[in-house]
Amino acid sequence: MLPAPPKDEAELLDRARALRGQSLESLSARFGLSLRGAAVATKGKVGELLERALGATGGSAATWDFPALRVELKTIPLGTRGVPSESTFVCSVSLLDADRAEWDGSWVRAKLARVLWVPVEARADGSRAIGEARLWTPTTEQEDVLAGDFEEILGRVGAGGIEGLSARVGRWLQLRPKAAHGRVRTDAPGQDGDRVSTVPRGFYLRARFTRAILADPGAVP
Amino acid sequence: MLPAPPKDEAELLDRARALRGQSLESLSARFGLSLRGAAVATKGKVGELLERALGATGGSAATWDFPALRVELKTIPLGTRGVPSESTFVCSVSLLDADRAEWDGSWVRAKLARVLWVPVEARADGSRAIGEARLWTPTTEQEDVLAGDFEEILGRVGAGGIEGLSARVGRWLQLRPKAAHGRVRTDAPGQDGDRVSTVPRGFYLRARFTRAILADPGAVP
DNA sequence: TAGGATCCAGCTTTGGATCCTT
DNA sequence: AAGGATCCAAAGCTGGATCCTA
Repeated sequence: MLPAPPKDEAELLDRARALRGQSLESLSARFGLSLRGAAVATKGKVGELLERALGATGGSAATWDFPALRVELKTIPLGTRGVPSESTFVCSVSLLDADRAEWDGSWVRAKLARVLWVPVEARADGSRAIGEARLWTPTTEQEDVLAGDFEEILGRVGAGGIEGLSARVGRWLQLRPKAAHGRVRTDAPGQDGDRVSTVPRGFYLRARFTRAILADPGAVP
Repeated sequence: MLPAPPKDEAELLDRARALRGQSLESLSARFGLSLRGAAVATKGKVGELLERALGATGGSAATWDFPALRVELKTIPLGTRGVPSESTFVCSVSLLDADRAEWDGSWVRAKLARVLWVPVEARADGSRAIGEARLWTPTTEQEDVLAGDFEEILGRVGAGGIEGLSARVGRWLQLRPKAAHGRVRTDAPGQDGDRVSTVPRGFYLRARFTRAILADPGAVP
């Protein structure tokens, strides 16, 4: 029996906090999603498990996890020392209109405007448990940096083409390949003036950013 | 013929700037200090060469390189990308009175109060040349951080003993082993209440600090 | 393809070890 | 021992590659 969507932020946060301390194994049993098998084969499963446990409805559509609240859910795995060590996927990039994208009105901004961070703590015995969830909105200073990264990245895509853009660009946001097999079309002309295809990309938050804001929500790392 | 000590800071800085662009090989020929042989066997030679070229007098005594000016000389080797990649030795630590040392009046503070940084640039062909020298005094903000590091490090030495102190402590300053063979006595009681000896230690500036202040003398990395 | 992410080889960083001269 | 520092193996970081489901 899966929960209905939360009616407001308070209910969402209450639910998330009620999960604190519970093991992934017990959540997995309650919500019917197996985490057995090699780690490499369960990528993304923990995120889906939390979606079910909290009543998220976004599914695979390009929307928020809680559309009525405009809140995005992000599960953040913590290492044995209690801090994030991996980057966090935000959303795919639309290459077709990179040259006219702006921060205001962007999908990145919309998703990061209100985030429920749910840490997943690694225990010494190898098990994992839900940590303390928190709702976050970027401070003005934080949003300025994110906006700067966004526009620098898409500016380079528009100017020099995506193939020359490295994941090194961007202080907190970066653009990286997304998915192993997919190919998407772009409008960038190839050598013969034709369209070329490229591997899909996504925006990611660097680990040093999530590390900092979990420690201090207003941090400017 | 070695130069006399400079009479003031202006003369010192003029001399250092006059060396800009000169190769270590030509300086070595002029001042009679060979840099031939394995790199491992010439540690410290470049520093001594610059001391001679600029008229430093400190020698092996525990004083400034230019005692009359109270200026410390530090040669900073730059990698092929033009930035420092190694830490910089400041001075040895006196273990006998670690528990009553304070930043004001400390030897670390005295040495870092006025520093002539002389970069040594690595060229693509393997040769090295003198870069742009600069005189530096820490800003108030920078000195606050250095003082904090200093007191945290010596506080731990006084509290827990030096053997448990890691080089990880300190944002810009760190304490590390100094010299391969030496042993010094400390006042810290051993397991049997007796005195113990330990490997000598020194204060070092982390590479990220020298990297930052060479790019911007007022930086707070 | 969108969403949910983690894996891991290779590069970078660095803490501890070491070298020379006076 | 003080001064002058650099070496280098191992840990840390991260950019690019990859995995699963609807």
